[in-house]
Amino acid sequence: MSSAPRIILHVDMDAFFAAVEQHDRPELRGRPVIVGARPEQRGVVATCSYEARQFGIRSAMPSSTAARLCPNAVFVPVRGERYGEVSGQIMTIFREFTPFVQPISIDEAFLDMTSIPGSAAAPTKAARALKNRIREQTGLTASVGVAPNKFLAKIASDMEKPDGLTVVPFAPAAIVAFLAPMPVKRIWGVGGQTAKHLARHGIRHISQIQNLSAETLVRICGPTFGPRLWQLAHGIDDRAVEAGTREEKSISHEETFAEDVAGRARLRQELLELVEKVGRRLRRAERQARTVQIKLRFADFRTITRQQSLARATDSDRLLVKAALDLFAKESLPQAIRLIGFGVSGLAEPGTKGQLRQPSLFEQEEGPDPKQEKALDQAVDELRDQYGHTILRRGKW
DNA sequence: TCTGGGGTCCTATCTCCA
DNA sequence: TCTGTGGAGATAGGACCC
Repeated sequence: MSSAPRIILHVDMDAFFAAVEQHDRPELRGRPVIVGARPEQRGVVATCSYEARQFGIRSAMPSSTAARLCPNAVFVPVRGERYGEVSGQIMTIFREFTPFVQPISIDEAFLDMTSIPGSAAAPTKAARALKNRIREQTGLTASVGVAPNKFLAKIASDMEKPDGLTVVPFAPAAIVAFLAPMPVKRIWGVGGQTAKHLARHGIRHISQIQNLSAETLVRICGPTFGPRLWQLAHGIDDRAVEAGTREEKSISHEETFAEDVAGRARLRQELLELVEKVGRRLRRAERQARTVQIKLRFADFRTITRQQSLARATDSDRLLVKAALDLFAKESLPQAIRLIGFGVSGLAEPGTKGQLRQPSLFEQEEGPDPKQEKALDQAVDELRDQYGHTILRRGKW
């Protein structure tokens, strides 16, 4: 028995952050716009307009290099909240077309149109209607890929950017031919390191993977990724579009200093501020965390992480700070620090069972009444919501 | 020369425990 | 009591994504 092919759309907004900036500030339209750190800061390009790309500027490029390539570029800071707002509008539009929407990131999503009347007969028409709706309601352009699965749809959306619409052939033989000439890096999950690893085996194009057995790929890429790679190279991807919003699995903040920092006192203070930011996000999300992690990047770029599981999940700043400082105190600092970070994972809703570990004798809880503590954290959050993070600095933990 | 920030997932290793 | 084994969980690091 053969079932009808699925109709999957991958929608990817074009130069999203930069496009939002150009939409909100008409004076930026037609100009090279770089969203990210200013060139005099230690930072990189988050994204840039297509006008800037003509100068060779790309995401993740150091801002200083970008400024050198295009001295007339306009640098604007990342406005995450604004992009989140527009992202919400776009996701709403997607759900007007199908209930089966899987957001992948702030500016892209998979849509399963298989069961939507008319889509199977005319998927291009549906995709065009979607693009038009996005443009009418947000003033932004999107590139869309149409294919029988997620992997192919994602490849397709990237093929004719910006404002593209690419339909992948649906016949299996045509799919294999469609993928064959592409470099291996087009496969989702193959980044720089894996591409280098494959190149050491003489594999540079997808056609070469197609000619290998799954067993050979297991030998080259391991038992998990090997078979997956074989399937993707043949255009096989059975993953369903998982509708719904994505649940956060971790929350973190990190900061790269303008100049490397050597003093422990200053680093502790920076760490405290990061912990408070994370704690505030935890409470806002009504979640508690079981695992805390600190991250240190030394002047030579060597990076370490240290983590610790707590006796029970918490959203209390006091307990998060204590755990973070404990981890930090155990580390020797042989050189100055370039970046410091703090994060939590093992997130659960307050009161959820299964998030407990048997506390050892040395982990017995002590400290203020939890209710009072919670009230204090909430009061601090409210003040900061109203007046900004710097309105308060806690004196002692 | 310079390499962000916020995430997810995978692998290897170690420890604990039955 | 000692030893081996395998699973689960914790931990650290790395690759990858946007």
